[in-house]
Amino acid sequence: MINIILPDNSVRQYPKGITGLELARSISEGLARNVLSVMVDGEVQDASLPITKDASVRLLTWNDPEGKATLWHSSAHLMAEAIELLYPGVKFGIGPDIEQGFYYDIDFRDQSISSDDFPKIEQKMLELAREKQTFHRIEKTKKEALGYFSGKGDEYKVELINDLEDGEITFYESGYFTDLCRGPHLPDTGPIKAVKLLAIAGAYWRGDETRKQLTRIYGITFPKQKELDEYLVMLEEAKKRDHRKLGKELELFTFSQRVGQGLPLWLPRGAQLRELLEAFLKRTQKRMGYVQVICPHIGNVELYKTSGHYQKYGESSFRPITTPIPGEEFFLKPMNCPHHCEIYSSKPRSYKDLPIRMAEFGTVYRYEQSGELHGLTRVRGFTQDDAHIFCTPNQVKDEFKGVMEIVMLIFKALSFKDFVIQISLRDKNNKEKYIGSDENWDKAEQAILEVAEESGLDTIVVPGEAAFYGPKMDFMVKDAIGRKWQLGTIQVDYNLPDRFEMEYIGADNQKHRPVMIHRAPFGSMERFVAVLLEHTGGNFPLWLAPDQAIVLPISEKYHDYAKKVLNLLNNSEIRALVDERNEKAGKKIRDAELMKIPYMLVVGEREANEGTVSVRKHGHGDLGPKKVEDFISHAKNEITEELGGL
RNA sequence: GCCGAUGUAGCUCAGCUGGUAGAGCAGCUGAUUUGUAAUCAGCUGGUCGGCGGUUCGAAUCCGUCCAUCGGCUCCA
Repeated sequence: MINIILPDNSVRQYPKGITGLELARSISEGLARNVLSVMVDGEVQDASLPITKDASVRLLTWNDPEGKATLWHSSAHLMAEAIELLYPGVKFGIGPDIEQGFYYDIDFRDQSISSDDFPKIEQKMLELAREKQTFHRIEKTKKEALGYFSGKGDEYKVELINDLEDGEITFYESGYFTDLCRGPHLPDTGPIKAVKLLAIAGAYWRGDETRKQLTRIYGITFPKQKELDEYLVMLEEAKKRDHRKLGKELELFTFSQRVGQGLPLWLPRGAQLRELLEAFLKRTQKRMGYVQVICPHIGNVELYKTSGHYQKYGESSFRPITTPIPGEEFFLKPMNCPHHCEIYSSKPRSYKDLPIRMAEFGTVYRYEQSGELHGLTRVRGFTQDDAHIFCTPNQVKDEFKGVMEIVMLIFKALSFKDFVIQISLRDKNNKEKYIGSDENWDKAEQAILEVAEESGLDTIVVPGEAAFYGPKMDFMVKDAIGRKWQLGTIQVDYNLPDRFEMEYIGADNQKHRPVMIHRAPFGSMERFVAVLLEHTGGNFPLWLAPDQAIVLPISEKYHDYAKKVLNLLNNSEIRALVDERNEKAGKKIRDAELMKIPYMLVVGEREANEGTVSVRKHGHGDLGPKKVEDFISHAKNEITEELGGL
């Protein structure tokens, strides 16, 4: 007998070799039907595998992320099986589960496939799933494994097996399909009740663009048709929040082929929004001891040779700008830091001057690959809310902390709750990859970890992900359809101070090298606005709404009163406009609602006589009449509350 | 850059197997003077993404380029 500890900490005795499935059945038939896989001492394994020693065990169902992963992983196999039956002779790459579903990379060789073929494959998958095909786990020697797949002519699997050690190779068999796989898998294909293939795309074998491109098919499956339906509705809803769609509808920005791809044009309302964000950050930075600087959009090629960007990115940049002088070249600036370094070096610096916090909303230009451009999140010209802090090695920690505070302040003012903080450190086994002294690296990494710890926020530490010039902290946020984007970033840099031979005079009257910290709390204004749009669905907090209120006169007779109200609002710095169109109130309200203007102020005879406005709040409906000055103070209070005094 | 899909009026879309373009909204003009999500009528507006080809004839078929979308790769 063995002791099994269940999640409620109860201990039960079972015969040695009991499977997860049997264990579930001993608790209830219903649980047995729903169990997808099982976690034994923290490791997910097949529910059909025996448990041979004392262990703490969690039965995983659709309600557990690991359970979902098991279902999706098995679904990838199911899809591969269906495809192998429908398209004999195809070769398989890898087919993992992902956050939302699964994919399989497949070499279709001379057969062609498009999304038109999805229904056929989905049907086949459901057909096979209904057969309740059992997943069999089979341990193989390397020789056997290689034999099987070379016999099948699947060079991708052969390559994968060659990278594996003998003794850790397992196959899974289900129905007509056998695959190299670590598992775990479902007991059988029965729980896969609803199938949807979502997308087809090219994907390089092992992510290497010099190797063959396979066809990747993305899909998702569910244990109930209803859940698939809900998921599809959710996807539709997410599409409505797409910043590209909202940006067009709310007249925030546009693109023009004539201007060029990836070069956004900010419309008046979008520009207003950006200015508000910038002003907010400038206020905060001023309070925190930053100084503003301004630099031109181009720089001599020598600047980027000094910074090293030319050597690394010169070839993949916009072509240089030439002048009438032979040999003279300028580059559109891809970064603000080299310019800022020159400002630092424009006069001798004392340790008493440090830290110097130099901020600029600097527009930079990068030649991103055309396939990578995406709305406002990936563009070729964008404005960073950039700043560079020049400080002594001992000041790194405090400065890092100060920056993190700014980022948190911003996230709070915009109610960003769903973000991930990633700390990227160097690979300790590969120290020669990095520039800067061992001692400084240790100091900086230590400082970052301490600041993170003291902040009490959840962070992910990823060794080996640091830039060659220093460790960093990134703030990642998801967009409407779950894609992750990096917003804010804080990076320590030992490289540029060296390359620009920056110095300060220390208390010892000797020359020292400052440390540089790059930081951008929003990241880029473009990407930040994109993510903000998707998070708010275009329903901005009052302080950020491009138009905060719109006055809606019932008829032409009340235009004079409407303008009077508008004046009062404008005098109180409330951004408002009047809808003077010859339309009925219902129409004006509808249009204002669609533009997501926070407050609609209806004025007619009653209001004109009484000095009031009838307040309607976007998304809430009629709030009834208010004196104009009462509405103003109401709005002002709301803004103060949103900003929490910032 | 690569794989796949898409590209019709400012916007959203229709246009069957090739017979030379249509709706709603927006815009303009007029009527109406309006009370909490669309007042009515008339009008304007498109070398059907560009260029080439097949054909008596191309929005429709083929090629190519451009752009957009979904991924891959990349991201100072």
